[in-house]
Amino acid sequence: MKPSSPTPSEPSPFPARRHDHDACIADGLARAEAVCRERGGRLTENRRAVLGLLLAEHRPVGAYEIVERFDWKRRKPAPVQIYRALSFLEAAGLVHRIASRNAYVACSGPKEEHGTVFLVCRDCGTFAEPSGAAVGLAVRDLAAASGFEPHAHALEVTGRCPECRPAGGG
Amino acid sequence: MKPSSPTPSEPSPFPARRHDHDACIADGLARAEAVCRERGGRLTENRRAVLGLLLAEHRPVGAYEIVERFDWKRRKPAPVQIYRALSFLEAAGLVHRIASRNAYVACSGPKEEHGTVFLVCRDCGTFAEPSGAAVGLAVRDLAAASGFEPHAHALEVTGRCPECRPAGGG
DNA sequence: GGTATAATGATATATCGTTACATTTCCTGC
DNA sequence: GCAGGAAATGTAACGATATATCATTATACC
Repeated sequence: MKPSSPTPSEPSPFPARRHDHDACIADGLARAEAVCRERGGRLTENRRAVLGLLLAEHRPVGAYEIVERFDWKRRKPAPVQIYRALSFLEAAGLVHRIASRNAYVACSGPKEEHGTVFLVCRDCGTFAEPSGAAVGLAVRDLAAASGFEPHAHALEVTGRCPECRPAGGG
Repeated sequence: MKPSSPTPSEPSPFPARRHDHDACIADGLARAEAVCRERGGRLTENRRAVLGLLLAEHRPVGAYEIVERFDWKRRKPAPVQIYRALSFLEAAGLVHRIASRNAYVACSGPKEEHGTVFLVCRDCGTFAEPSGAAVGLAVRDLAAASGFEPHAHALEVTGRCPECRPAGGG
């Protein structure tokens, strides 16, 4: 039932342990600029800094942890500042809220590829957002069978990422 | 794509608008007794009362709402009492936490039938826990394709239940 | 009854998120 | 450059959710 090898043939949605991190941050910020131009909002320094911090993590980060780590004009911002930035970014589809952890994560791909399935490693906290079309369809079928009209869903899976799984399994 | 009729051929996982509510509460409590005998915990009055309150609702209820509605020895309990009861009941598989709402709901079926898919009506708040085998399999496949080893997942879908959907759709 | 464990009572505190309102920044038109 | 309005931020206080700690009481077992 379960794969015997931790290295599947398909590419992993998890970030490689070593990768061009600066590039992936720059890419995320560039995408944010584009989204803002399209939607009309402004990617201010504040929002940019919050997004940058999340892009640098590849894992869900709590709002108050962002507050602590924030170096904005040499001082700590009030929580409300962070929540405002997060609200804007979430509305723009640039970050997701992980409800089961009260934390936030930078969206790892363009909006069209959103799978609305979140994998979070229980050991290292690393986050991935695989393309979950099959899951989405199964949810829709299940809802339809119940006469339920779905509007939004959030699927958050906890487990161990490929890097943290012991090689022999288990 | 979407069913044109709000009355599907399959039975709905949602509770009927009129049903033998006393029986469904009694049934839930009896099941709790059995689970406790099996697991070794005690279904004390406190826990019994919290579970009874949740069983009476068929919808997610916040911990502090439980505190407010609690009539335990003619006085309001401290929040920690409620959280302790909820922790015990959740560990026993008798209630679920709905993370996206910070709320708790009585499990609507025996453990074997858990679908780990939660449907919550945005209008009336009614809750259902359909058997989501297909969803579970899709999640497992998706995780396996990523080399991810899933331990737990919670899928919370918001939308409109059959009772609240307008007959003509929309 | 005596003892160990489970559960509760009570107080305080940690964590997460929002309200309210004043001020500043940015865009627009002149 | 400057007025006016909208968007965003600054600041303080508060509300909502959840847990820590320690003393006390109930229960099971001998």
